[in-house]
Amino acid sequence: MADVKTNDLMERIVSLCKARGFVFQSSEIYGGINGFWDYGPLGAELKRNVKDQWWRSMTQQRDDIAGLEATIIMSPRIWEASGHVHTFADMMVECPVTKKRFRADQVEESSGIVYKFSGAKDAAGKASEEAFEVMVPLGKPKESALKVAKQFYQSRGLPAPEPIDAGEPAKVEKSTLYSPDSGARLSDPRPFNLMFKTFVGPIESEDSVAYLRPETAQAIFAQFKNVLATSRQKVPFGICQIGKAFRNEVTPRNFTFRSREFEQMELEFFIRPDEVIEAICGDVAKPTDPGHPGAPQTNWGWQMWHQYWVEERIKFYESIGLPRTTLVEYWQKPEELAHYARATVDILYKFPFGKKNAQGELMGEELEGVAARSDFDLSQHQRFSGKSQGVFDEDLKAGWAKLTPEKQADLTKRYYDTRFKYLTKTDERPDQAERMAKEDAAGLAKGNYIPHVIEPSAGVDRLMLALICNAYAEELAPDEKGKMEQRIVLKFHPRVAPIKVAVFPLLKNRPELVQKAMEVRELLRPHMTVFYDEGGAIGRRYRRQDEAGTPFGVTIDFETLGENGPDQKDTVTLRDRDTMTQIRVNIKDLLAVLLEKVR
RNA sequence: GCGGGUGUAGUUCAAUGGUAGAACGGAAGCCUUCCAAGCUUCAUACGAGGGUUCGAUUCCCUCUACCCGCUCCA
Repeated sequence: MADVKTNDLMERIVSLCKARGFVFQSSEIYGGINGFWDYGPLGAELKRNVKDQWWRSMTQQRDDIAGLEATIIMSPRIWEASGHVHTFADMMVECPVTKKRFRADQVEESSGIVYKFSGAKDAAGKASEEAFEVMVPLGKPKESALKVAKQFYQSRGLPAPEPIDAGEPAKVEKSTLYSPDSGARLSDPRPFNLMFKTFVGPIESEDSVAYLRPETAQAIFAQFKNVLATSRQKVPFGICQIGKAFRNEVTPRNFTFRSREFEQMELEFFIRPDEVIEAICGDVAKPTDPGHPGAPQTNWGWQMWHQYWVEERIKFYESIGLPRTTLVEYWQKPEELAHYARATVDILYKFPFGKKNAQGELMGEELEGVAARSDFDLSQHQRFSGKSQGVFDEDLKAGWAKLTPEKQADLTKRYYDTRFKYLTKTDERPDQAERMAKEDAAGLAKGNYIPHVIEPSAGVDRLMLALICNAYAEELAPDEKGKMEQRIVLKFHPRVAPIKVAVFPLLKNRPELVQKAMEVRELLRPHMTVFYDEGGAIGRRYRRQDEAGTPFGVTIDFETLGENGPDQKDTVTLRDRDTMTQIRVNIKDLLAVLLEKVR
């Protein structure tokens, strides 16, 4: 797709989504609400299919994952343990020039001369009346203050601003009002919490504050022990969940891509720490080649499991119609990683609106993050709840007893070190951390440890948008007279297509055709979504279904009735959406043929 | 949050200080033997609120939504 066309392309996709009933703006009749979107009839079907495919691939297709469905509102302490409250309940100030945010209570003190401006004029006649202050260090000339002021007014829409002085410069000592970056006067402190807040119960007080979950993952951790106790699973195993999450994004953007209310499909896959693997198996398998490492093995360390899940997830995307070439596997750089993450791979899709690299190629936007989160989450909940989140592992206990004392000491030391590092990083006092880490390390001999986790976390709505973008095609197709006309078609994989098959009588003014078509509809209806349509010419009906992404059309014609010979009796035309080719299928074989294609 | 742009039918667009028109789409009917054919009929819109004015979809202000750039995305 040509460069200049990408926005147009996205706009056409958005229009089609509205026109065909995939996506509507939330509360549209009241002017809409920023960052919220509804799914229309076809969108709702598509979404169900996507979630069903994921759920099935996680639970029904394997026996080492259990499902969970937790509430959206949970104890606020969960978000304290996860770090969400801590990170974002703070008052923040912003530098108006660099746009960088600082915690209001952590701005460095600075001293210098403060220059004040009442506004600025532009040679072109534009003006700004917004006041601006900037501090420059003692001894620096006024020019450096002017430079920052010009930057500020440029960001306010004046290309060549002339700032207007507002009184004499003043000397200021040890102030926290100015940006450590630019010297510009910081914004007033304001809370910056991306979690939606609400109150449980009729009284709105500090004691009743609760949050809409900003991710579904924490519920899985919080219910880890319950699932473990009831599901007859043991490590390594996973818990998966699909559900709504809410983030009060600063800027929702790009259609449904970044919404404030969205749905996640998350798996937390719990594994043994590498020290435990080593105690049981004698060694720890690490990745040697890229690509899928095959069926899980007992001696896999966290890196093998991580790679395994990255490849499993990509396989999933391919299975619902996103070609490998549209996906990007992005390994986060060490400085991009969250502090608790050992590695994170983002699986990106090349959305038309996405960023481009220097060569003008789309770099992709995130569909899913596959993170190796160590034992951070369960450890946090253990500390905050005071309830053990560890597991007992018989294989470890048995294996440990067979190790040499040197090996035992070595593994104990390594386990101790990582636990100590975690505990000190999360602000435990050094003597406390030492005591707790020792306890944890001593647990190995008894077969106890806190599992580590690999977290593939996908966004349903983003995936839907990717599927729609990927499916969208504008083609030329011949019309009735053989003239080439544009055809718009959504080439969904039959697995996710909202409507699987459309059934048409060739002509609606022949009762025999209509009657037979209705019979075929009833035949298929228990097994898949079927759409019956008799309005207008047959070609029009095909095109309508093309835009809905319906992969198959079945037409009942005069051959079906046996009017053109007995050998064609009870056969129908099966039309393929993508190739527009038609084959004849006997009605008695139709269901089997279609089920084969849509599964 | 900052700056810029836009908001007229389901979609894409037009016109206008005296309350709006098309194309495509939709519905109904006739017709139609496989890819948006034809004919007839019908329905549907000025994002919201203020202001100026005799009168505002049009001019002004505020809000809101969408798009673009920056920022944000824990």
